[in-house]
Amino acid sequence: MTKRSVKETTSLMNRKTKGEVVEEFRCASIQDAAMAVIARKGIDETTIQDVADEAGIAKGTVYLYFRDRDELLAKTANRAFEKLVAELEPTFNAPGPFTDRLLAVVLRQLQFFDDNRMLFRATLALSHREAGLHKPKMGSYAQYAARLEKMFLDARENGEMRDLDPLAVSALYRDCLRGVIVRRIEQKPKTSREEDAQFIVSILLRGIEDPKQERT
Amino acid sequence: MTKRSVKETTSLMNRKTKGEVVEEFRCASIQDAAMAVIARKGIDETTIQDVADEAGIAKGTVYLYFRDRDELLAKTANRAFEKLVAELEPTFNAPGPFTDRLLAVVLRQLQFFDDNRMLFRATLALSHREAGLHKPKMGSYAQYAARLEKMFLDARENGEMRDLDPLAVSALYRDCLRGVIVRRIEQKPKTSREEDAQFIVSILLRGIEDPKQERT
Amino acid sequence: MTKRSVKETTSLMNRKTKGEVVEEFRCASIQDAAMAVIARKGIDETTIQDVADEAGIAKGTVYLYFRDRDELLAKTANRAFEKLVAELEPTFNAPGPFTDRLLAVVLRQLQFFDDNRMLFRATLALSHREAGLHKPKMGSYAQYAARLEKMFLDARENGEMRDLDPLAVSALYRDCLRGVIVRRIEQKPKTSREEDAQFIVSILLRGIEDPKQERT
Amino acid sequence: MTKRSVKETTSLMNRKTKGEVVEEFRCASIQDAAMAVIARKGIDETTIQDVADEAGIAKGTVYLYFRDRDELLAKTANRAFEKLVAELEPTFNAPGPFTDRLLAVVLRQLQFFDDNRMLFRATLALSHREAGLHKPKMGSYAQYAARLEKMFLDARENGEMRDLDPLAVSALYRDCLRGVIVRRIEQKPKTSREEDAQFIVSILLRGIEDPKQERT
DNA sequence: GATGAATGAGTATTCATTCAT
DNA sequence: CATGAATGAATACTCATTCAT
Repeated sequence: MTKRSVKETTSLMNRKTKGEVVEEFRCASIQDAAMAVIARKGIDETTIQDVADEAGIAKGTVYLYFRDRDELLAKTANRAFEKLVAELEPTFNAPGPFTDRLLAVVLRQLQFFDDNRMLFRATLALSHREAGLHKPKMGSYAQYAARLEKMFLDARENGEMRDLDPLAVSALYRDCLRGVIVRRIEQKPKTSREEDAQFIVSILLRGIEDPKQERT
Repeated sequence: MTKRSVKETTSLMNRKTKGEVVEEFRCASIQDAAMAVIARKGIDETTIQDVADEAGIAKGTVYLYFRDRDELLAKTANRAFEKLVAELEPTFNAPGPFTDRLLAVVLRQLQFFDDNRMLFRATLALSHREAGLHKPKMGSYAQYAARLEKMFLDARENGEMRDLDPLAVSALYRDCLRGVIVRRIEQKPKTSREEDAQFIVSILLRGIEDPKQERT
Repeated sequence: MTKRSVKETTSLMNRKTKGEVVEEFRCASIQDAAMAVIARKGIDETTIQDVADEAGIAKGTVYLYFRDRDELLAKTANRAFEKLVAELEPTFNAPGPFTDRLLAVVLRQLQFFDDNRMLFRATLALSHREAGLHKPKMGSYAQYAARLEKMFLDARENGEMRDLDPLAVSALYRDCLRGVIVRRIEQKPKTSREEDAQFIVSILLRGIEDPKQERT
Repeated sequence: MTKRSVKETTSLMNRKTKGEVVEEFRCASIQDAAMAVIARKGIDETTIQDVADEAGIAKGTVYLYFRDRDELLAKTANRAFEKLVAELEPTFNAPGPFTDRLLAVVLRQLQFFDDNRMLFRATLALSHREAGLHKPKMGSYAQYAARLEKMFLDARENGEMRDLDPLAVSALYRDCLRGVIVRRIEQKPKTSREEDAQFIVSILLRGIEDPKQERT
């Protein structure tokens, strides 16, 4: 068995070739750099040179991994939301009553962006862009939205939410959270994460809950 | 008495010099043109040439009325919100219970932007920018926000809202409305203006109302 | 009658406005510069910056008169052949026997490019390009070719050329002339213009003449 | 006896080392690839990457066999003309009258490029370049030109051509052939190879033949 | 030897801003 | 005042060449 055979075998075993690993690492580095720059300068002021400098590589290298500026931005947007979805997934799946889960999700999301304001600024800047561009399968933002919607759908089926459109509710939820996070980032947050989460949840929950079901 | 005093005096006499009138007219034309272009192309794709073309004047003329691109954008943002505030003012001041007033305001605002999507797109695109730039006295957006805050403050004092921070509530209100309008503009609205208004109000109102005061 | 009316009237009178004159002058300057640079460096090495430098203007200015590099090159090609056609026209139309006219045309063309080697290099470099690009009406090169063809057609009708396809003959004529001029430009010409012209004509004329008609 | 001598000896024995064989094969592959790409895209649009892809090797490998892009192009030009010369050699050396030989050469050359248009396009694109670059011994194009010249020199000595400069005549011959082939390649040839050959020969032959010697 | 990732100099193009008319 | 021609700084993208593996 030659070396090459070994390589092919390993490849068949779902283990990534060295090249693939390096490639992914590079892509990730560049996207991280892109997110950092976007967070700092805004999306339209972000040049390829900025990104390359931030990543500590040459400008041309960026083009080895991304066709052009647009592809870099699109894929970076996707990646930002993938991180968010991955971060929230455990909380979505946690057991317990809807009320608690909602609060936990809000809190987790606030925490996530408090921990990584840069990412939020980038995420925000990129969220509009994600709409228009390449949708292989489903954009990560759409995935995030869909996951939220499911949470509200479940709540309705469990009689924890009155007869509202889960799609519309999840959209409203995102609107609120978006706003709160923006304010937390732009102004020095005067209120604690917990207070902000409580505030949102207290309003939304009362707003959507089934009045027949009394709060404890 | 200096020249400047003279001018101010005339101004106090409510008579504008011909020059001032022309100047204001020009400024307004240019800003209208700017809003139209921004609504169409987005803020970063909007060039001075675009604005000049839209206004039917020469590029250089823009610089007679605005120091540079940034000043034009800042003043245009201001103007956009002034229009909004003027539009809403009667509704804010209408008599009647808070519940009705809230619904009326939401409806009015939805209507305003349904009637003039262009303005909303521009408003949205410009809202972020307004934060960072020149704040002589108070930006029009801040005025709009303040007016909303007052509405909620009054509601709290009248026992129509529980003990929540009016500032935070007004912010949340804006978040929700913003989201709904964006969706109305980006997708063909499947729901009527009234339904959307009812939806927002039904959630927010339940969310913020004082449980001791039962809804009728 | 207002000033504006006057202007319009003059315009209607086929008199160019000052602006048009300036524009044409600028275009011509830039194309001249382009031809000079192309002659020196070849078409593919010619950059917009080169042309701007040669013309003594800023790079951006070029874009005021030509959409992009391709349009500049295409229009420059056209212009080069227009000059050539204009130069040859009197000779084509001169009276006298075909033999004399052919010699005169060859001589005139050799002279033209001897006087302006730069133009020939540019012409040569651009002749291929002319094929593919914008053909409003008829490209100047095609006009030149057509004019040649007509000369041979007339000759055949006058019995000064045997029954050959004028199109093919004119093509062959251009091939020969092209080659001779290339060699005159690339090597220091060891032979006089007259000798070269005589050489071409002596071969082509014998080659195409009707043997029934004896040369004098 | 040194190592080098050994090598030379083997060489003299007409046996090439394995390394030499591989090297020559690689060089040839790369040049073939280069010709294919040049024929397709033109010389200035041809990148090293294109050539490597066409050859199915890595880009860096090209640099193992050619110092740089220029050397690759120069040697490729040389090779293209070597093929042409080899193809024509038998025809040049064929016995028989000049008239027949000229027709045969023309026909053979038309055929050669009809069979291999790609090669002609490359040849054409490369012919200019050959002039300026590295001339080890004598460029293949020059060899081709020299072989033509000799044919006309012989013809003159045999009284089959009047007292014309063979150099100039061979140049004119090449001009004509070049043009005809270009037109055959660019337009769908409406005339047969034989007709085109007859056309050229009929004109050139009459043009250069000694009038004292009558055509049969 | 072969590879291809990394480099960076070079080019076309855009656009805010200035200024002579 | 108004104009719009001219400017040139800035940026996305290409590609020949090098070099570590």
